[in-house]
Amino acid sequence: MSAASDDLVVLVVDDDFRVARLHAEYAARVPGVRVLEPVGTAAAARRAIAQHRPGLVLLDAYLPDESGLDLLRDIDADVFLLSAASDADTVRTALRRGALCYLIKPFAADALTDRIAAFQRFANVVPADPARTLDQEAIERGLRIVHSGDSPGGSRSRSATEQAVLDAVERADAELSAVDVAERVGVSRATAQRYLSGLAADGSIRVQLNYGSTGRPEHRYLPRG
Amino acid sequence: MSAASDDLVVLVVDDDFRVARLHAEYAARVPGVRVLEPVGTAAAARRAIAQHRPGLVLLDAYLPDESGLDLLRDIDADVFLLSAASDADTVRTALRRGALCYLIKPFAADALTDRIAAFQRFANVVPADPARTLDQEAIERGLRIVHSGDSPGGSRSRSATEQAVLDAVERADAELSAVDVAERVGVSRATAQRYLSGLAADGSIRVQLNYGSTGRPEHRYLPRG
DNA sequence: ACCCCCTGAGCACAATGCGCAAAACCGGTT
DNA sequence: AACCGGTTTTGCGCATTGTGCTCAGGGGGT
Repeated sequence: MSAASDDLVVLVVDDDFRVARLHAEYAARVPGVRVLEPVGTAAAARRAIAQHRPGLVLLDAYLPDESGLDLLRDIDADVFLLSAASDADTVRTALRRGALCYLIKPFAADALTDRIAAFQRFANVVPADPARTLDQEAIERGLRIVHSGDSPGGSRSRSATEQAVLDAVERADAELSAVDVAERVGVSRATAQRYLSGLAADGSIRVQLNYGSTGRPEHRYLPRG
Repeated sequence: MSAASDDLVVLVVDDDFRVARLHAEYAARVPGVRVLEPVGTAAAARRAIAQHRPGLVLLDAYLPDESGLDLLRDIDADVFLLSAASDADTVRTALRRGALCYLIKPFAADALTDRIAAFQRFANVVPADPARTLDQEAIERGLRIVHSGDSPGGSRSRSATEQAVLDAVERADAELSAVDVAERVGVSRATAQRYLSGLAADGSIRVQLNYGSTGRPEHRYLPRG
């Protein structure tokens, strides 16, 4: 794994060049990994993949010229899907189209480095080599390896209620008051407000004050945008 | 799980009609599975998939009119790849194109039935539902379930108590709290909860949070959808 | 005897709803 | 402009309920 010709060649595809650089830098920390210059569009990804034939593509779900999930179907490369999207349908689609791994942005470096290292071990057990014959146990051991690893290193996991409050705000087609959110989630106003103020404080949602009726200004909540 | 509308619809695609029937019969043994009439060509598979929208396709790698691996890329369905081919390159290609499982023919019935049951549990944890939000842990747990639900060649057997807890949830005509389950099974609340949380984690049952009274939200358990 | 697995009891603490006081607003009056 | 009253909303403390964990004990297998 020390000879350059044996390195795992990794390509990062993300239209946000700072994010792309960050992920490229994470990947470069893994021993035996060589990272190509990141690209920001599906078209550039196709060209880079055809030219360099990377062993692994770190693919963003949303690209300016094409859905990353559609590109995923076409490129016939080993892919990790990296996305801020965390709805189950997107995850299912990505997996169905061949993503070996799905990482919710933002994530800590070790979430990605652990996964890449696991992929390297997987590729050792299940190499892309027609001369190698596997039995069922080896295949399943390989799959367990690629999905093994340490606990997810991403951001702090939200509680179910906090996530439900955030979802209610993100899914609304208009700004919501605390009372609105409480009704939608099914919790008390006080609980909704508790979470809303926390989410606003950490920048996950936005607040606007609504004036014009007697009484305190009403806080209205919107997605971060 | 008795309502036909909640069944997992499975399509077998294999040109050897005896093998296809055998695999269809295996699949039909899994509770909650409805098996379509098998088809023997890629063209027929495309038609059947467009018409019936199966939840799972059991796909042979070699079809008379097209490579099963090429069809795999096109059909955008959840697929198990079943093949006599055991070279590592074919395995890698299948996984890269989205096969959730690779079974080397011939295989025993329980190799397939266990995998299908694991898929059902996976689909409970990662449903194809845009309204559901997942965290990284849930995604990875889902992947572990589908790839390594049980050890090869046989089910991990449930203890009597675990089975009794699962039965209590499945038989109830309404969602149950841990206290309810404890009473029905005749174990302590802590024991019931221990098993309930394990069953929920492995996708065998669903949890909903019940709000409205002071104190922590109450976990309510339902059968898998 | 030793080990492993399972169970229940007890406890710490997480998370919720309720009730209330205070903050903040608007409109009217002086 | 300043003040007041009425109203609405926010934010906090507290009591309560539920979850998850630890530990001791029991039973079964080797």
